[in-house]
Amino acid sequence: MTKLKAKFKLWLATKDGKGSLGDGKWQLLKAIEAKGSLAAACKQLKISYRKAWGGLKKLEDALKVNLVEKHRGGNKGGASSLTGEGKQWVKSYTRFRDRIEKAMIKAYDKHIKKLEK
Amino acid sequence: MTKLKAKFKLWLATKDGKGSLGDGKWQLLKAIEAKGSLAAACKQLKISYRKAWGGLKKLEDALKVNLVEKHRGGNKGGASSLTGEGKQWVKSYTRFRDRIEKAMIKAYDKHIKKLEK
DNA sequence: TCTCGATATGCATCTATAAGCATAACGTTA
DNA sequence: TAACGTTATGCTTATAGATGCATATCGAGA
Repeated sequence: MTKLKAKFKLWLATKDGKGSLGDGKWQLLKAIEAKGSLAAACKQLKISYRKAWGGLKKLEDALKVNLVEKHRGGNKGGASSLTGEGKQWVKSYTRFRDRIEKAMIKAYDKHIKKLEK
Repeated sequence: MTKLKAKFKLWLATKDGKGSLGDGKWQLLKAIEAKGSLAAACKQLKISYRKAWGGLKKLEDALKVNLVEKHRGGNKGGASSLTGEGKQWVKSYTRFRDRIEKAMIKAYDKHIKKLEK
């Protein structure tokens, strides 16, 4: 019986500390892609629109990259979708994260498992 | 010029969520070993004694492991040192963490570096 | 041109965590 | 046996980040 579980948080931060891309925004970007709207993405992820919008803006400002194309107005009120760059970042971050998760599981088995009683 | 830096947080959590060993307590344990006292370790790490003591207690209770041998009284007021188990955990966690840090750097170079402009 | 729902943004409040304060208990040594 | 510095622990305060609220802006379609 294992008593412990290895956990991790991972993120990419700009050197000036003004923006970051971690699991939260990664999930957010994926949800925007799936739902076609920031508001719907927030509802799905159960995070506040306020926070999501603010974090996204900080990230794009700091990175000087357009990840999300946002439109307001229209009969549906507006819409959002990922830019080409946004999709590329999601793809790369996914692979990046996956690698590390796998490494963690392996390292856990190798170094920690034996300490559990 | 690289604009981003990959960062991570890593910890081992008991399944009931009642205790955890992460970089903070890892540093703390190492500092206790070096200094021979919890109070001195806290001063070195610039964290409050209150927090360190509480966290350590939670961890030991949850893990049901004695990591630190604590003595009070004596002309020097008291002292703390790592138990054999404590030293073993520090050693293993060091290796565990190191592995993941290396994996992260590698994964970063492979998947993220190219996205920086 | 009116409506509707999403984007956009400031501000006030809640909340979890850490820091800080106060104080007791302890035991070796001078 | 008195003193000192450390461990031990409750309680209050500070701080950061998230949440929630209010409100403005926008533009395609009815």
